[in-house]
Amino acid sequence: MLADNQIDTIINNQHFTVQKKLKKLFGHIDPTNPPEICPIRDILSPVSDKWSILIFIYLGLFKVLRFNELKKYVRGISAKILADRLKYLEQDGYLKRQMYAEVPIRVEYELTDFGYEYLEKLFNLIDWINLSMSEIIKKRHQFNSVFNNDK
Amino acid sequence: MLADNQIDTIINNQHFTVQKKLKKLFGHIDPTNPPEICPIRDILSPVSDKWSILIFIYLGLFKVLRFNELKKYVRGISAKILADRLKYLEQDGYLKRQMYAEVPIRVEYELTDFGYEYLEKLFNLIDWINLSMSEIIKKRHQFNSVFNNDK
DNA sequence: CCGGATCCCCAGAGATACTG
DNA sequence: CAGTATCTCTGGGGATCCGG
Repeated sequence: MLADNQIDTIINNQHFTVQKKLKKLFGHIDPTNPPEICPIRDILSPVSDKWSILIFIYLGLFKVLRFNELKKYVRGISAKILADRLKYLEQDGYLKRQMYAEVPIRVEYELTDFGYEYLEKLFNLIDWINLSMSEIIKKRHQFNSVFNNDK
Repeated sequence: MLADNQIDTIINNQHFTVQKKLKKLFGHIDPTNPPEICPIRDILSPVSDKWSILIFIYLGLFKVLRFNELKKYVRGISAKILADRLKYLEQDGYLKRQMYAEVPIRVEYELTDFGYEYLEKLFNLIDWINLSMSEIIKKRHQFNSVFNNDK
């Protein structure tokens, strides 16, 4: 779709340093390798949804949590989705699961070092969202009132 | 659910600086204010899904893109979802939409300064995912082979 | 033709009940 | 207690249509 020299021309015309960093993601653009794994779709996005972020936050805060404690803190999540997310996060190495064969059974979840590393990166987003939130909500209301007046 | 002194005790016991930063998010924990806006669920997560991130990436790279150019680059997205996402991103102030009443009609999308600010934060995740991707995939395969042997 | 909007279907989220 | 099984139903996503 794009020749290397075309890409380089685009990159050279950059107005923002942002664009240089993006070059490594061009693999996604090239339609000749569609079955390839997309870093955003297959690796990042499954752990940046609302439930996963909240799980990271509460595990980061309390260090160790049991299944039902997590279910209580991450308000509104269903047991099925929580189990799914925990299995996924364990699979990709973000957290470890410790089962104690007591009666009643006890299962504890804890972030790995790798999980903490990811949580640190998430803070860049979380901090920024907390700062920008009120401004965003204001814009949202403005946009919607204009939209409704147009009708 | 948690008294202030209990929360402070937890915070004081922190083993990671991560935990201190999380205190500001405790609003989500308190069940006495459920109808409040949750920063993660209502502000961050709608713009950190796979499609939105890819839209940010390609707009950051090309600066200005038309509807069908975006649709081509963000491979696999449907027109409906693209229109939905673009409207949402415009509503919250991440991008601006410019319509030219030509024949055929032309519509261009471009990130705002606010959108670029958010993209900068996203890079912390994107860079890290690109570095960690191969390791994650390896862990994923290990986990699944163990899981299948258990069956 | 371009940029959507509309209609429709099905995967996956979510509620409930149940089990080791 | 920590999940799974089952069912329901929302909303994501494809196909089609339509105004400009």
